[in-house]
Amino acid sequence: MPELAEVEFFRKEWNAGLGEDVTRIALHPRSRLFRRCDPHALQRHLPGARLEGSDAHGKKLLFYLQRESKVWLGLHLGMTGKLWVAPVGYEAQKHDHLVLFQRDRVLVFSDSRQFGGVELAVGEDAPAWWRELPPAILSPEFTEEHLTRFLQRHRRPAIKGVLLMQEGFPGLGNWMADEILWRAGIKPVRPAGSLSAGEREALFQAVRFVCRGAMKTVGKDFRDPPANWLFHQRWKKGGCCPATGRPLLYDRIAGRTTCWSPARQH
DNA sequence: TACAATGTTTTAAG
DNA sequence: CCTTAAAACATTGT
Repeated sequence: MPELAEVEFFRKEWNAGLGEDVTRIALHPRSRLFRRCDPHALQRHLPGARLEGSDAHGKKLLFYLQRESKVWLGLHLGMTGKLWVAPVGYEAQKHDHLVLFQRDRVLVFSDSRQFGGVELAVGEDAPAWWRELPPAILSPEFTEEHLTRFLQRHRRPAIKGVLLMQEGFPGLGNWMADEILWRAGIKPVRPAGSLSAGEREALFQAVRFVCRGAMKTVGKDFRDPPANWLFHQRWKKGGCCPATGRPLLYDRIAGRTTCWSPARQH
């Protein structure tokens, strides 16, 4: 599920617990989610810590807490992860891999496929995994020149696959990449290095347009994007291009199902 | 049954 | 050291 805007939505779900202490936690210690951290360290540092704030960067989430020192909790939602709030009395179910209990609510991280992940750091300074991040798509550092350099560096693979690379386009996922290429009128199999200057300009605009639009809808209250987006056609069999009315095609590109409109994308 | 699912990481090869 | 493609990961739903 989670791409840029879904991640932002889930981040805000846990805002309900801001300013309050974590009284205890529950976790499945042998879960794959903890392959990058020590579950015992979570047990040691989270209980008694106050949830102070959160941030998102692409698909990465950071929750910061305070106890004797700062506690940095990094989450990635993988393919099926979600954050939600349960009422007092809730106990961890099978797919609830990390559960933070507070006096008035329970903060739950569920992930059935376990492709997500948890990281932990304790100390004054932000850990490397949060400090060393590429320019966010909706930040001023994300320029057309930056995009051009990234496409040049990965000029051989299909543009669809390059849009999925998080070092270049943090937060983009399968549906957003298809939406962007559809909007820019670019065929997803084209090698990234084959785009003309005009196509790169269109791509740059489409990347930002789709990210902003997704943030205003999905990211705000999980509402669907506008009705004329490819989003509404891509998952149903026999879907049609919202712009041309012509049939859509489905291909496997860069290991992912890709939906595109041959009448519009060249 | 077999395959696909809004994602990374690892492996192996060039 | 860098880039690229494919397999692996764990579970559910069609």
